[in-house]
Amino acid sequence: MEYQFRIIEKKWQKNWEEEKIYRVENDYPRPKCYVLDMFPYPSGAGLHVGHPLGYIASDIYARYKRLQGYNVLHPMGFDAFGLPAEQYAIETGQHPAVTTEKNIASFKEQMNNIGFCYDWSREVRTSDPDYYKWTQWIFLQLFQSWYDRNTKKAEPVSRLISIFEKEGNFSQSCPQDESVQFSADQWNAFDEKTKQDVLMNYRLAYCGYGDVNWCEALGTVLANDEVVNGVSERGGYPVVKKRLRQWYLRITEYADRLLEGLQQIEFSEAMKEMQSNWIGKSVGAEIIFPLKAPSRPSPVGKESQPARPRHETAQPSLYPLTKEFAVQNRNNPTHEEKLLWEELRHNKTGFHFRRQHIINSFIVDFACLKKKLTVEIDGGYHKNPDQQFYDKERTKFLLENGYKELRFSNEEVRKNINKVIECIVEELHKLPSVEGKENAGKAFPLGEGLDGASIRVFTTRPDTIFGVDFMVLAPEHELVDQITTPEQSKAMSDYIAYVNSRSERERMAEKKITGCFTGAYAVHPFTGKKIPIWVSEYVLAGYGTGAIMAVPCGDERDHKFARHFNIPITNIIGNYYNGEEANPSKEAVLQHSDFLNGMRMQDAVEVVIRQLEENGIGKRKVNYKMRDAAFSRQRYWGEPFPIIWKDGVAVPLEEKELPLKLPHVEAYKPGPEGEGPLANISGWVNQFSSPSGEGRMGGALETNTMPGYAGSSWYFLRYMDPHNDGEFAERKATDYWNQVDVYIGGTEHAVGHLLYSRMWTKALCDLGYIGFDEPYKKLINQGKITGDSRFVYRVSGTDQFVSHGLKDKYQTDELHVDVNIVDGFVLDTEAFKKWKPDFAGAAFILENGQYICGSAVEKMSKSKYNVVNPDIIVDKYGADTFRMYEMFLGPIEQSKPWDTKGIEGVHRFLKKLWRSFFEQDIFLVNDEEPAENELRILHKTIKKVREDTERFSFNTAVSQFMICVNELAVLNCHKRKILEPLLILLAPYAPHISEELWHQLGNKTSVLNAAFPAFNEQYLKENSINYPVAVNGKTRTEIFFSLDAGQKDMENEVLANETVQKWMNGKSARKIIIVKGRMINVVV
RNA sequence: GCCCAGAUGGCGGAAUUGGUAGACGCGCCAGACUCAAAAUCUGGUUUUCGCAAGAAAGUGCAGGUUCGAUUCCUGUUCUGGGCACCA
Repeated sequence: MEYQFRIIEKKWQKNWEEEKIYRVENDYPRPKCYVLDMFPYPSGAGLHVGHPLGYIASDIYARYKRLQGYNVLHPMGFDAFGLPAEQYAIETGQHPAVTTEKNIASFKEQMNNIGFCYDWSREVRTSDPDYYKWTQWIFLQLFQSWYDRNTKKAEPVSRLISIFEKEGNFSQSCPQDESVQFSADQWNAFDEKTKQDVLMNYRLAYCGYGDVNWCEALGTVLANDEVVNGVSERGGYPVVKKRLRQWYLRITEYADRLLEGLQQIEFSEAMKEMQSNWIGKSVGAEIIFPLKAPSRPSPVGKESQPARPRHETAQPSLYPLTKEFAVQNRNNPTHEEKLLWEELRHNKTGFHFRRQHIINSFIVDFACLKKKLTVEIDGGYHKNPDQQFYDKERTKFLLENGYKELRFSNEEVRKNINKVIECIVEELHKLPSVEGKENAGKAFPLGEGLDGASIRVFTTRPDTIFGVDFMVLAPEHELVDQITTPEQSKAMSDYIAYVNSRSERERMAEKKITGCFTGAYAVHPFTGKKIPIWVSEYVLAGYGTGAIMAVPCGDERDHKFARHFNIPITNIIGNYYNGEEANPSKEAVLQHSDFLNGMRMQDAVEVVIRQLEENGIGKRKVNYKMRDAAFSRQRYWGEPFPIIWKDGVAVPLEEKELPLKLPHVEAYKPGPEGEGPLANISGWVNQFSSPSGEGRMGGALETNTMPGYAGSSWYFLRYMDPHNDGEFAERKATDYWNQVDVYIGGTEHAVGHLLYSRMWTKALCDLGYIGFDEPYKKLINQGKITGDSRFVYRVSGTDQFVSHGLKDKYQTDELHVDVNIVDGFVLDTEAFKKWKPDFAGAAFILENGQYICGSAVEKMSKSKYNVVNPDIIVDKYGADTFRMYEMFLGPIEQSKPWDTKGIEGVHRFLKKLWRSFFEQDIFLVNDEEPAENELRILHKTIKKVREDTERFSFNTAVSQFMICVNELAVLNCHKRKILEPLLILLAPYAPHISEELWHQLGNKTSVLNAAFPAFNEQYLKENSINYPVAVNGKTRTEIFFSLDAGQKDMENEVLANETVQKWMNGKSARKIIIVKGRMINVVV
């Protein structure tokens, strides 16, 4: 009987399906094992031979664990939302739902062809409403939660509200902006909108503003992928940054836990390192550099300087929030405030006063801006400790920024208001007026000419503070507009325009030094030195504070910048700086560094931080490179947000209203302001706006959709209980299946999916929905299989193609040719002529009668004509051969090129295995007792295959199978007691042939349910070892020694050996190294 | 630019903890079977020198540590992945 793999494989695939052999039950008493592949995106191109690499590996592992007696969950599903389907829809008009469905069907067919043991009854698709109902539900949990920094976990927002009601936010600093502070009374006085705005700053899923790549010509937002060199990939149209309302996940709150969690999970060191680098925790200091007022006032309202309200003293980012507080305070003055205001208003004192005025993020009771005087009335609630803290912070800020603060008690105001006024007027006369503006009272701290503004920088090297030679702001920094002098404004606007045309990636990768001087200066906080302020693209707005203090002698980029723009460099590290390049050493002893002189840099860090804090000009600070995750896309094909916007407040849908289904659309054009296509479907957007939609009347649905990683962040949980319509997964099921034991996928997900998924798991755990806070216990990274492309060389301007070896004699164009019509390197010239109509008339210049192609290893892709379809391989050699060959190619985590030719070897191995059972039609297997050497071969194989499978070294396991079958063939062994266990070993790798032969042996149950054979050490015992003997490290001979030979005896025998003596060349041995069981080395 | 990984025969790779470099397979060469081919089987195959026995060199490159380095350290080159809207 021949090895008829086609018949065998089809037969068993059908049988397994009918027997539902892959059906997995939530079988609580049995030990479990959860083996998962990273979610595939069902692309239209179908699977190529590179895709199944990881799937085969996980399949083998899952089957292996099953043989070991585990209840193995090994599911598969599809990450079915995504950009490509929508892009395809835009191009062809086919609805993404239709193409996605089609793609999934062909993926599944291809997968089934390879014989994976998926339980398809557990399949999930992110685009299925039954699935995304729970994605939306989890989103709402994140929306309804905040991160308590004290308990270090997510908590429901309802608890936050009760904290605010009792004690304000002093124990729960605002993650969005730490300067936002309010007392319980203030909170309770807020109107609903204000409260919601405040809460938004705490929510784990929140709405903010962010830049997108906006392409006016295409009228759409582009992915980074679609932007090349600042223009759109399609059409080459200009792309600019556009600020849009966006959802975010507050993953930064989890930064520390994401770092700590890395210690408990088995990811490769490289992977952990990538994640911690991405999180980028650094400890240093935040330092305030005050701005120096320019010598001349700048004109107002010039085109280059968008006019800002001149009276603005508030920090703009906080203004909307603080304004609400201020207005409420104004509307509800205390009795004493009222009294005093009557005396101060309408310039009664001769000075202009404002009440409940905002300065930075603080509200003062009364302020005379021209004199920088503020007046506080100490109200009753100021006894509240939180309010006292707020007052203290305010006083500190005002003092640092040149204000004079007067404080009066309520009693003083009530008893003798005239004395209070006298006191104020007296102080006003003493204070200098703020000069320079036509109305100084209206021209205050923001913008040039305005003292009091400052630049905050974060630095990990506060010890280099005296080496600061300039400051650099990110082009997006809010101060850039305001501080740029009129002389520089043209240059600056040109520079900003240039930067706007560039992607963040380009900016980071740029070697060329670019920048623009603002014309403004900062003041060194210790020396008072004037420091020029520059703007450059190498400083990114999102990192730290978007501003840096540049220390050229210690930082290479700063150094290059200083050199390029001829900025004088201060050397604070003596000989450590050679004048040619920066030295980032921490070892140097500081010079020209004031109070740090003579100190080692690493010791100086602490000293500086303490000094900064003492002087109130800086503080110790932990900074993270990681930013909050942008969680919305202006696209159609994704999960809709279960959010209604009503009067600027985000109102969540109720659980019973989920899923909020994606409407059917015919067109995919973006909304008028760049919103997602959903914005155009007013019927959908306003579906909750009907008169019956009480309370939310007039509200409109969010029109963004969720990004690709929404559905993939939690899918591993859904597999545990995929049909549950009452919850995302039953707690009993998630407790049982628990963490994914082995997760297999590519490193390209290192910092995206894997981090988001870890965060979601932590949040769900914090909120009590699941019992573990790391999703993946062990991660295996699979490499890629690259394509091996072939080229032909067309003589330019002709129909002649010249063979690779002769191409240098001609002027040629290199063209990709389909690898399927090339045998090795030899082109099938007839097939080539038929391949494309263009080549029908091709003529060939051959070498040695053949056309030899050129080659290159590149990514496997349709456009390179180097794609090899697994279906063709499976058809030609069978699924078992294909599976084993993919594994045999090399280590799972390495990338390697595909070479179809090599598959013959694996195929021959399976045929050889078959021949151990059959010769022609004769069944050879007998029931003889195996000999010792046969048992040794078997047990060596059991040991090796078990160990290799467990450490995911599948290539060496396949080798061992080959060695085993080769050795058994030499011994002409056809014994059931050897072959039967061997089939069980092989079943995870080549399930079909194993099952067939297993049944040929007379078994009635499936080999998939057999028990993995036990390994018996006894068969491998050796009593002597052939030691390699080296002289001076070079192996010269081999000598047998029994395992229990004594050291002395061995030495004597080695020295007596003829070959050893020859190489010792008459010299005496200085040392004899004997490593038991390994080797012997004689040193002369 | 920054972060991570990799580099071993003609090719894919092995050497699991610092201990005989090249297992296993492809390809190639020779042979057997055959009218022939396919399939199968046997032997050989890192390079250089040598009829051979054997010798020398050799794991991207340059150094270092060690009795001994593919393995550890320093530097360097090239290739691949990631860099926040491809998934």
